[in-house]
Amino acid sequence: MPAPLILVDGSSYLYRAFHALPPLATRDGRPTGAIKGVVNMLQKLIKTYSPTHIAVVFDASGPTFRDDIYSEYKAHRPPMPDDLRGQVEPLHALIRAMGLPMLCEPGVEADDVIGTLARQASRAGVPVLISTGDKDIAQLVDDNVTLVNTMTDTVLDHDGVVAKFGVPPQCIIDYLALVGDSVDNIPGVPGVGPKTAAKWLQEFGSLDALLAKADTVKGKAGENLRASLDILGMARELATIKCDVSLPLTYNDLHFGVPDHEALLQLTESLEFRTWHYELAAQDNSVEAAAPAPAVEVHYHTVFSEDDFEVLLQRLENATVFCVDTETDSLNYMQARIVGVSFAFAAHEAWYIPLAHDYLGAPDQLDRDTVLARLKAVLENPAIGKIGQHLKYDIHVFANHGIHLQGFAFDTMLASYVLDATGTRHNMDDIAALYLGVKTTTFEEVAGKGAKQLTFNQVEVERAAHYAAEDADITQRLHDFFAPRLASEPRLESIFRDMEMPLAPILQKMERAGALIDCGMLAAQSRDLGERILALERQAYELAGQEFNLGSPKQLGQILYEKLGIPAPKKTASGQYSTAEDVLEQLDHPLPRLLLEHRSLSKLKSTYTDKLPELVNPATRRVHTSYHQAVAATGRLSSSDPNLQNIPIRTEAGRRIRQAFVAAPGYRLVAADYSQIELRIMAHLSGDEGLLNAFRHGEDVHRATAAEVFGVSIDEVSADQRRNAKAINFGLIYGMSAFGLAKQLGIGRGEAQGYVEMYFARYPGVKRYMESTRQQAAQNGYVETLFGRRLTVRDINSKNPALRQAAERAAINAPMQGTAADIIKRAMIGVDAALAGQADTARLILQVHDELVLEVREDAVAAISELLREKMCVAASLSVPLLVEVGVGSNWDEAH
DNA sequence: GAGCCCGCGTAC
DNA sequence: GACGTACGCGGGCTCG
Repeated sequence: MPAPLILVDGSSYLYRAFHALPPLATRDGRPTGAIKGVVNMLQKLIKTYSPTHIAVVFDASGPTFRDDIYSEYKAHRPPMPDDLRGQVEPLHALIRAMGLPMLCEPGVEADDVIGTLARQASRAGVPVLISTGDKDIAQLVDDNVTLVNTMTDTVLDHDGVVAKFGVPPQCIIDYLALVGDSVDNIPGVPGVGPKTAAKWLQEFGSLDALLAKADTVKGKAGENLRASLDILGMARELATIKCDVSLPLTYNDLHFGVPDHEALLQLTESLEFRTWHYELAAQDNSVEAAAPAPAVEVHYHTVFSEDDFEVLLQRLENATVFCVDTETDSLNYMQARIVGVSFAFAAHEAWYIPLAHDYLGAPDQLDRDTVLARLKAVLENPAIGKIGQHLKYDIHVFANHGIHLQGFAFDTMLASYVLDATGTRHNMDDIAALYLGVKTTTFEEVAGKGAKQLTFNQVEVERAAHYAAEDADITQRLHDFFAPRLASEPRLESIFRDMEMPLAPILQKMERAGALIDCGMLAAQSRDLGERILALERQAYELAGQEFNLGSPKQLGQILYEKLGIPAPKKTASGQYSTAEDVLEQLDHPLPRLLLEHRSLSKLKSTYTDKLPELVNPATRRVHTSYHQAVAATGRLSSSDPNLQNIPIRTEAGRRIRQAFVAAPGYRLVAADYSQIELRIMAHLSGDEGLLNAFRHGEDVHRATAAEVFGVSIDEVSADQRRNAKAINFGLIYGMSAFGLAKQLGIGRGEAQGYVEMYFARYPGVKRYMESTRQQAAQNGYVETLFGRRLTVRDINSKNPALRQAAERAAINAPMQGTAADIIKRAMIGVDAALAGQADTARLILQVHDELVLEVREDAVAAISELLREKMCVAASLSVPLLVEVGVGSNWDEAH
């Protein structure tokens, strides 16, 4: 059962707390008792239900639509006491600071807002818990909606309502109309109280049925009923909660937000809620944080002397864990040299050892090699834990100085990513601002930007020291913030501890190993491509009757659709003529053909054959990509500088680029990829029998799908049918619509719709799975991978259909893509462990989402291929086998 | 000239 | 609007 949406009637509790609780005030006499009461109640609710979605609703001041219906509505209610009025604003501020969405809609009452939100959520299948002390709300109770009175700890579901009122929820409006409400000044039928109202409704079923037979009702009560006919309609209208209020927020906006730590500290101090204040202060180990941020006292030390260094070293040696950060002269991890090192042991204190600031007039510093030699033992001691932000980079940097960092304890970047991959970027400045409310000194602020940007060795030691020490300090504080949050989420903790943390040093080794490139081969290809491109340009100018830039979509659009007068099939999102591949393919003219050829060749030349050699490290003759572990929304890795995860493979010209990825002499490349891993995951997650069987029997899954969808036997499936089925299978993984499928296959929308329907009829488990995924995303705001990685899905309940549908597609894709990412990460950890100490025999070189590439000494190829297959196969045990295809070659193309 | 967005295209 | 996740190119615009 998903966590329910919690709707709180703040006004109801505010009044009750005000009247029920002893008055409480600050030393200077501001009353705070009602605030305290409401907040205690909210905290209790949150603790009990751990909601992901919640809203606190208040009555707005001023008249409501009920005053229009009945001028005497609530006429006898006294104005809000001044002692209560003064508590409203601080309470609102506190609720906002707690991260709770709040609503206060003029013209309606809190009940109406609650009713509207409850119906919205209930319709979406989300359970709703309404926390109120107001009995009128009982009319909203249904299978999905329950009431709770948090003050008295009583829960009212359907049966509870019957037990309490003697009538079911759907009769509550009639019940209220009959009984009336003296507080709201609603009349009701004189002499009719709860007992009579319930008895009548039990007997007749509804107020309408009762009135139809009003004549038969005996006694004084019957007389009064007949005399009240005219007011009953109005009373019923007044008692009816309006469930279609137009609201600025919908269910999707009601995420339990991130508390504003600073604001909470300030408010709790001002309201003199001492216990809570100290708890907050202790949470980030910073009682001082209660003061405005700049006043936080920090102690940053710069280490210039041997003596100071010895003291620090001693402390490092005696520590079980510490924070470390390096400052360097380059972002290129293969070239970066250390400029200084910083350390921290606890929040708010840190040390910086400047080692290589070399601008004119720089102060004397300790000798870099001497200091690093003294630090080597402690840095390489696996028993002493290292905390860092993006430690993979620091591992590289230390490696450049012959130090092999060990004791990889906690990477704050990875913690941030695992806890919420998409809520923020995971660089230190951003996560410190978001989670600590701390504005850090940026690199730009100390080094400048643009052409004038200094490298860190040119930055004045004093500025550098503060910046660098702060990095270690903030990393420490981020650790203190993230560690307990991970500890309270065991599945996320496991993703962090058992998957992301162990993977980082493996990626570091892969990056450092690099991929050997045959630059001569690429240069020859560049020349060849250049000639072909030039020839195509000449032909294009001839056809167009003028010279123009073939690479400019803008100029291209003008030539095609204006000068040549070809009718434009469509425009892009920004109103330009589209010259995208699928558009050009439709055009009936010789020029577009040339353009497509030109584009494909230019792409290869500019992105690959020209660029790859520029990124080859001359010392190693290899490209050393960067794998990014905290970027993709689904848990995949990404790669840049160069991106080695989109090297061409489909076309012949593209494959030639892969031929330039070669093995060292005496070595071979071994490439192993998972066959159909995402479809297998879909089979596993959906439990669809048809799909499971296709994989269990080792069938060609696209062929099997074609047989089902087109109603032929496996042997009769034509090439075309298989191609279509393949498009359907891939489309499903991406949450594709019939429209998209039609476009992909170049068929009519109706025909595509037919395929989709037939698919779902044949594979009903898949359909169920997709629906339940969509629903899960809508309810929780996230979906999960098989291993418990949490993938948040934004906009899933957006009112904007385009946004919402895009979010639904992402939600459907995420568990499959994410589970595949988890599986290959587990495989990499298994492979790495199996290859421990054999770096000269075999090393991981590349990961391309479902493929691992290793460079393997020739004599070990057979053994390593088997080891690789085995480790990849056992990385997950699904209800279908994982199939791994292994290839060997002297280059990457051959290894496929 | 730097920085950014757009359109497009490559991979899985 | 219509197929998910990435990175990166060249063109072309804005800004200083």
